[in-house]
Amino acid sequence: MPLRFFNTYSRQIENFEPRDATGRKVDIYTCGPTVYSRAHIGNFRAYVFEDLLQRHLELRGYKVHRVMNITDVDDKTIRSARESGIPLTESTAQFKEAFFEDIETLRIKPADEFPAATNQRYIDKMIEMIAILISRGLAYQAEDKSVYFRINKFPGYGKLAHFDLTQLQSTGRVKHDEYDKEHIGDFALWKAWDEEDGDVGWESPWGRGRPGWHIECSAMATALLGDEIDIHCGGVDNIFPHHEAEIAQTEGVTGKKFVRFWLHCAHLLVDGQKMSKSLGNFYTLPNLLEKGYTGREIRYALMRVHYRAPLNFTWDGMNEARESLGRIDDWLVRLRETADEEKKLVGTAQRATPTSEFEEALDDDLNISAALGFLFESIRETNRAIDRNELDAAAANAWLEWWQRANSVLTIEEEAGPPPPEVAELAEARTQARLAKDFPKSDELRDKLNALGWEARDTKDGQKITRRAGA
RNA sequence: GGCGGGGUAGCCAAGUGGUAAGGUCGCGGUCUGCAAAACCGCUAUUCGCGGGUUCGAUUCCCGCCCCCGCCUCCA
Repeated sequence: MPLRFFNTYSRQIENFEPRDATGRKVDIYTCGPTVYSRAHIGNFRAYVFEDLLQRHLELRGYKVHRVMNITDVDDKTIRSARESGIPLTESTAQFKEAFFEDIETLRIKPADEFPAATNQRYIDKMIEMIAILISRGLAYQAEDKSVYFRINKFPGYGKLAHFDLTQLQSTGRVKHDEYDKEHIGDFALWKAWDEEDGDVGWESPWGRGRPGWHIECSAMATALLGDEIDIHCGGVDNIFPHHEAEIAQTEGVTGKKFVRFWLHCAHLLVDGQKMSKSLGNFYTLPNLLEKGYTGREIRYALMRVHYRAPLNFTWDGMNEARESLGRIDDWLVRLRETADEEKKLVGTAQRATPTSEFEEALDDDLNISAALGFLFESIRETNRAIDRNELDAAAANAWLEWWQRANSVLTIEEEAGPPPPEVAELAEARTQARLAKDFPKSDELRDKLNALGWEARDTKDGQKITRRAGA
């Protein structure tokens, strides 16, 4: 079965084929963070989705080249720096650093490139593109000195969002200093400098100013990936105006179809409402880490619901993620033990060898729920086989190899380390107490281990200790 | 008002024109000194509501209701 993705542009699931004739190279552009404050986990839902996409393409043998931009100049970054009383570059640097910390915590594969909007190379590219748009009548400089895109001159404008331009309705969020535009929908390509910008600004043929938000992405995407790209991702809130504007600007300059596949992920909700900075209902990664949740637990919680369905963030959901991961951890331990043992089997497991259901589910527009369903079914069946002494070392190894492939996409395996000395000592003392049948002492030691975040289990092969998830 | 996404068990969630995967929680059992883990069993006559098509619809069609988002800051 070919890979299939839901393309926002056509509103249909389409078979995925990259432009590359050999079918192996895939270019992806993903809208990255605006570094004006720490990103919240709603932002990271999008980045986790993009990570899942990239990793699955790679599992399927594609060579992915991914670019994620960093927006380090706009109204919010400038305001944030002003409020902190520090230069813009210093302000954005700290949030960039936090962002890279956070994606590492979530095990998100870094993009191949993280271009920043303020890089002179891209500023030059933006200016070049704006000049072309003006020369073609697609843009104009207004009375306020800013340059705007003339949406009425671009026939396809509105096609991605399926908006009828005459129906555009102001939500009252329009900045009132933009009254010089010809059409309410015209958007800024170049924002003329004003006092609030302080020393932030670049010289241009239209005077000192700074780039509009949308043109950044057009410039960086075409500079690094060319005029046409395979996949462009973001959150659904980017469809309009951001991605609509990107199409208009880019195609207005190149005359080529900018993006083949537009993929957008739904929002993370809190109490049924979109998680956002403005509503104040957000959590950052450090907020959750402080509560004892680990990066992989958060990753799992953000990933386990299909990317196009809204996902409600709850503590129940976090705990479910923790428990589910614990189940996987314990299963892997059992598989490894089985792989190391020579056993006399009493039968043959029904599911002695893995199938390709997992990756085929992901082929189908990243159907993560079906993929995880197969994983957990497999866990139950192989556990049952081990219980019944029906799974041999070869079968266990086959499942471990299968897991490696699955985990190359999921990236949720626990990073197990040896227990610290005090834990090892308590465990040894407990083993001795049990040999002496001193159960009150044994139970006391078990409680102590629990308090340290370790769990003692008595099996027929003696005591086993495992780290309790999240502790 | 326009355009999207969603509505399946306590919670999360997959899915198909033929009578509902999986996770989590809860209950009972096997195992255990007791636990834990694992396994076994139980937990939706039912898929937002009302019509229609069909031998048969959760799945297709029509109408409606509810939730969320976008409509120029937003992942």
